[in-house]
Amino acid sequence: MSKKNKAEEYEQLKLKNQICFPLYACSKEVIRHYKPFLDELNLTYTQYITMLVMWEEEEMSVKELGSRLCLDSGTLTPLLKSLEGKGFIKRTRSAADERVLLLTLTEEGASLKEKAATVPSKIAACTNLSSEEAAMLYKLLYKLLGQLEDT
Amino acid sequence: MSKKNKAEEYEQLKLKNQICFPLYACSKEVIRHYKPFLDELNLTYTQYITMLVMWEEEEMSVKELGSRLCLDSGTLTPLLKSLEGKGFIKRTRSAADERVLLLTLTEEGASLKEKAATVPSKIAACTNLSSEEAAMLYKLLYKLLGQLEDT
DNA sequence: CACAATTCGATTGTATACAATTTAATTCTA
DNA sequence: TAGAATTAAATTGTATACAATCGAATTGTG
Repeated sequence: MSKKNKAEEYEQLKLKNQICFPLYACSKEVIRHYKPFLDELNLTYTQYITMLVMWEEEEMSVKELGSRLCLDSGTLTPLLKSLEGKGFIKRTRSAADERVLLLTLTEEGASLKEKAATVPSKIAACTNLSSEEAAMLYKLLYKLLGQLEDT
Repeated sequence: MSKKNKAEEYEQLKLKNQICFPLYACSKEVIRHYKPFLDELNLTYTQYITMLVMWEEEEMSVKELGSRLCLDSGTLTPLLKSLEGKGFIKRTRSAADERVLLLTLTEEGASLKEKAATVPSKIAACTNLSSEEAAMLYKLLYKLLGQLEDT
């Protein structure tokens, strides 16, 4: 490889020139901003996104949940046991297929939705993107995500 | 609050309507795509971004590194010991200030840069964003990141 | 039907992340 | 300058992530 191409390769290798880093750092920083609001709900971030899905569905298997959240049973099993311990969800084996673990909300878990409903606007207030920029970011992330998930 | 506003709040509470989720999922999916290439370098993702910074700087303190990567000593201390164990970096206390731990590359660590230089183009080949879209995504992420870090 | 293959969730092991605390070194200030 | 305040990294404890494997249940196939 030529000296010029090698220099270009090294330029691309800089932290600031790789798209992975702002994604990684932004994700962590956004999650950090959720923390004070989620503390009030007695939820961690991963527990929060789990509850977001539970609030949308009557009943869910661990597999379906994992597919929605891009998480496997190694992460979900202890997390779901913790949410059960907090009294927010129930875990029951499916009668039709004993391999499947079905997740449902408890009354307490369902009622937590009302408190959680104020979180998105509090987060939106922390960000400096216009609604157009946020929409563009959202669109680009989902485009990238759709392709990454397939491969 | 009116019924209409409550319904709007619940709509915003859906997983797909919160910007945090595609950020979180994209970050994880991108890192997953790095893995086969990083395995060849005997680096994890966090070790890789640490080496990216090391390849840019002669010498660095843990504090400076943490500031670049948005990571604290709780994460970095074991990670840096691991990189030292692999023979990629040296850890030495500063003579001028014994509190400071200075990081430098070993010869092996420095030479790893050449192998690593091929990674960015391999990753770029996995994504479906045009260069304009990638540039826009990059710009939006850094705008958001800049503001989140300040607060 | 028998049994191989697949599926689902749990478990194990390794590596982050990060809050909170600790320890040692340095700097500030009365 | 002695003690207080601050700083840097290490340590501790909790909670993810995820690869690899396991065990039980179900499905597919000859």
